[in-house]
Amino acid sequence: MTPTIKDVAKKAGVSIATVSLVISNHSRISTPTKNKVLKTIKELNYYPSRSAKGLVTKTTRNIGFILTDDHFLRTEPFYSNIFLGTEFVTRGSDYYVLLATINTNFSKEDSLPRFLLERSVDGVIIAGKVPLLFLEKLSKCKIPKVFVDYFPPSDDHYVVLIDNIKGGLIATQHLIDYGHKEIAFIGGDITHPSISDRLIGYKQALERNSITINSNNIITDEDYPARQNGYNAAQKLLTRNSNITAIFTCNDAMAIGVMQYCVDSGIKIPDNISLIGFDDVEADLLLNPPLTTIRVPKVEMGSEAMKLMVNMLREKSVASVKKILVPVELIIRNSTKKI
Amino acid sequence: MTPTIKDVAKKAGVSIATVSLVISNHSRISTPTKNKVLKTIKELNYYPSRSAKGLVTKTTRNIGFILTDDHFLRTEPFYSNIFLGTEFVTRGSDYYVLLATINTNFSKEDSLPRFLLERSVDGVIIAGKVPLLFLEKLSKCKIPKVFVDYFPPSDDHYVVLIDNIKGGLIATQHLIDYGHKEIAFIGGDITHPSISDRLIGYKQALERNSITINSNNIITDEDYPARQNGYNAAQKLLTRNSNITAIFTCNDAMAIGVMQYCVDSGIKIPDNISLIGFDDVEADLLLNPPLTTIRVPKVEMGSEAMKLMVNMLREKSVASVKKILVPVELIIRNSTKKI
DNA sequence: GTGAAAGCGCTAACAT
DNA sequence: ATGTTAGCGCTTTCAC
Repeated sequence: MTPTIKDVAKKAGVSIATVSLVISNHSRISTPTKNKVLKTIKELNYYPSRSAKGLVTKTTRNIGFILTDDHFLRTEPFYSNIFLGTEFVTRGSDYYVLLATINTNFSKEDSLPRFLLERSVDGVIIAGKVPLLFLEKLSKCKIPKVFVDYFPPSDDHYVVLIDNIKGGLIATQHLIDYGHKEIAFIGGDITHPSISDRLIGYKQALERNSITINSNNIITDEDYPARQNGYNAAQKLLTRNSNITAIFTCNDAMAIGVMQYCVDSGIKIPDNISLIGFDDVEADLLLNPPLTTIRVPKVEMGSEAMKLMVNMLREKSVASVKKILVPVELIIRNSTKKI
Repeated sequence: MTPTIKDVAKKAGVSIATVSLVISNHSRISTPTKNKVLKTIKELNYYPSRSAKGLVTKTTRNIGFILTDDHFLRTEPFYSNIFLGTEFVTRGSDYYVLLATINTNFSKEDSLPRFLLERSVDGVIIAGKVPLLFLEKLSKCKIPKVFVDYFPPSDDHYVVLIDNIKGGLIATQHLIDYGHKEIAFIGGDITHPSISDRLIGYKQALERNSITINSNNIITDEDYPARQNGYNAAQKLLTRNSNITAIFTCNDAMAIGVMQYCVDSGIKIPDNISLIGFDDVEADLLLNPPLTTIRVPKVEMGSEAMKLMVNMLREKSVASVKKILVPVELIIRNSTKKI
């Protein structure tokens, strides 16, 4: 059988309390006994059991990672990269992360992820937009929480966000710098804070350059920012306003949809239409032409969220910084062109 | 505070043993008491603590998922999809999975993932090729193991594999069917069982069609199947044998590298060279031209591995099936052409 | 500086 | 059919 603290105590000729104190590196243990105990721990190849430790300390060294089904199923590795980011940090900090998905249409009857109910996590990271009903239920859990890429409407929270306004601004400014004036915006779900912020950035850029905002050039009525919606939106935009020379889509998936529409209808990118996306997913480089976009540091977002979490847990006090804005970056490729 | 089994027992007017038996749905509890207990559990919103349960049952309801650093860091979502596959199954079976990476150059001094040492997992799934030194250390752990996409040299194991020989066979046969005779093979690390199996399939296809195997057309000396290696291999192949009309690369990343080389050197795909990959990653559709490839059911592999695991754990007996071969499928796109 | 002992929240004999 | 009780492997007062 795997050795327990008792075996170590017996073999080292000390009490189990002493062994425990040695493990937690307590100061009031003399160096000789400490070394003796450490030696037998090595000999026995002893490691404390997490379950036993957890029972008494009420900690698990696990962090929960929660996102909705449809985000989980997205083919673009956006949330998976955020997840990977959390993993990078855990390796240095002795935590593990448990992934759980919740129903996109979370209802009153749905229960919280099991790890919350069974108390097998010390904190949770919530990635992406989640249903309000879920947030309500979650708020009853007194457990440290960090939100990533989504800002819950109520209260103040620990949160890691993309600098979306700036992203929208520099994307649009880039198009303006290239001489475009009739610039369309394709949004997706405008009730999503990220999307509405990017729209704010878009409008700010136009205003700063004294370009009138034309609501006909703004499409925000597709509720999910997927490829097909980009296709549909492009069709709608380009048929109703033939003066458009540039399009800013709120993510790369929709930009790919726009590209497909353009291929299908003989519109050349970037010769007829300049196109800029948002996210910078791996596929962008393989597109024809490679997509100009706004890079979002996905892995870094996960890392920052996890660092916030670990700090909260370690200090057991309120961390000073509650909101982290990760910076975005303009990546110019070949889908935009000066006119 | 969160209620414990004691609170439930007191409120329901029964012993904690009764509550425990009700929770595990034991038969020897009368329906009336059962209902009474169930009712107070609801009222108190009680959920048993995993740590406490784990301490006595020596189970955690967690499964470890282990892969090497470099597989973890791969941009192609190959192993992440396998990981997602395990998640799909856990949702139905009340398990969580803990992800851990190990050093690609695992040395004698490196220790096993913490979750193994602290016994916070009931089993482990090992994905992809892992170092022998790691396997040696791991073999000392008496814990259920399932391997995915890699076949450890020694012993018999529970393993989920791609049908690589068949994949190599149908890929090559497809090229032969399209009239190609001078078909090159780009491998990567030939010591990897998957790669050597694909080479076996390649050779089988040639033999069946009475095409002489030309070792000059086979490149297996690049040790990692990445994009750049595909580029280098294509350069080497096409400069030393200008008769080659088709290339079979052992994964899509290398195929993309081949494509880049061809673009750089003015070779048209599929007009001058037909190209077939292996894996069917998301990016394939975005390539120009879209890549013909062998589809590997990545998510399904993860699911199958997890199902195997759960079955082993549930039955506590040796599962009958020890080896699962997941099928592959030829996906014809535009990078191959009849001659 | 070290040990004894209580107890964390459960499960599983063993009684009744 | 239900209750009593002894642990599971640790941490943590509190004595000494």
